[in-house]
Amino acid sequence: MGAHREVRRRRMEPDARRSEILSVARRLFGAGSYSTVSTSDIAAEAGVARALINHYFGSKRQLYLEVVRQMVVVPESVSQRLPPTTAEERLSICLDRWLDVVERNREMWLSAIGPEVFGHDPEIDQIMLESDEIATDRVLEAAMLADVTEGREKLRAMVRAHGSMLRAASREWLVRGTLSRSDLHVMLTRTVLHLVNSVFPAVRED
Amino acid sequence: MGAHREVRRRRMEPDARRSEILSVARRLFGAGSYSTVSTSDIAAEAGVARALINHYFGSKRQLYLEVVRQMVVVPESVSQRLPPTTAEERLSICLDRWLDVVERNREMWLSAIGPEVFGHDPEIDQIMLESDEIATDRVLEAAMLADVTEGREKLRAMVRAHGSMLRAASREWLVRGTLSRSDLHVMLTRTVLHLVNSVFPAVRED
DNA sequence: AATTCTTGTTGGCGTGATGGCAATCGACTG
DNA sequence: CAGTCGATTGCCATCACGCCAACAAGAATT
Repeated sequence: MGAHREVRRRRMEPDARRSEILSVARRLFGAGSYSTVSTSDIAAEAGVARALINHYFGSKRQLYLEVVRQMVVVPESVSQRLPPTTAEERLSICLDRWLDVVERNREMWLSAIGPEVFGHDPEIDQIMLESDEIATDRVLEAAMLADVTEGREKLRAMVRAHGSMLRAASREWLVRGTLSRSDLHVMLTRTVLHLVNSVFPAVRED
Repeated sequence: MGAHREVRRRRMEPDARRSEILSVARRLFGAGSYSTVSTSDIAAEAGVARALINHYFGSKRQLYLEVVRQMVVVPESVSQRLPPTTAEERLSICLDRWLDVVERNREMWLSAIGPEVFGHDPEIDQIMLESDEIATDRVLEAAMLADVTEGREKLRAMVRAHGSMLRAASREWLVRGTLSRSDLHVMLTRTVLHLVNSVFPAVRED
């Protein structure tokens, strides 16, 4: 029956092949979950032999980690060239840019930042940790609090926690539609300001 | 080469056996991740044949979902018998009880609420959704806002988002030690109050 | 153009994990 | 003590994964 396209074996540049496989993996892992997506699926979709995936990525897990790493990255453009005005305004701009990014890459971002599921995985933990640190740096820079020293770790911890709320609120916006984009903007700007201006001083003296 | 304990096959009440397997699964899934823990591991640890797991839970996935469901549930004791004082005080009490629960079940809770990993899984999504709704009900009840009608969905959405911050902050406390328990109490009480008293009114009129 | 060379690519094998099924054996009944 | 119910198990078919040697596409060399 169907047309099997006996496409001849074609040789590609390693980088090209690698990113093609990565692209397919991103899509499939985004749609299904780790265990429901098999390397055979990815190989078939990419039009290559299953073994080639092992050749390029070692194991299924490593491919998975590569995909997660790619998806979790926070664009640096978000906190670049901020005007030297108030922290409030800078944060507002920062947040706007970020919402732009999310809105543009809706599908990809949604599958990257899924619900909080459980499953201890040291390597995933590591990736998320690094990503969180970068995001925290961006926020503190925007808030002009990049060089507080007293209670620095508490401040960073609170900003990281706020990052979780940001992700959850974004899901509310994109998936459920319960909050509008401007709702998010208001809510997140005000909460982060409240956090650094009001809560942080109250907690700092410990 | 040690003592193999050739314990004879022992017949148990279905419920007892079921919960025993569930208990072992909870522990192992808490330590490892879904794919690193095999049903053989669970069966061996539970002193039972691997096939019995299929008999009780159908598939590995269903067992996993059962475990997740159990771990994510918010105890109802948290919002029971609250004194009829201010919203602030009621929320404070509520939060204290919650932190008690988390502190007591530290390990279990930590493995249940892992980092936010990606991977669309409709069934996990469903479980988390239900769990979030319950938690939101508890908070709104404590805040004496259970029967607001205008902008109800926005309010709920914001409280759900705040729940994510709560989980993240709890991780900061338990895992990294960057925040103390009293820090959490201050931070979370103030942020949720700020959210419902200040942000919500600003957003409600849309 | 023909040959060699490099290395991207594949088929196939071994191992281990999963789920289903029918046979077994433990405990209770009369 | 025989009979029955169903909890429990051994076994098998299937499939996913990682590894290895062999194959061949395209460049380099003669």
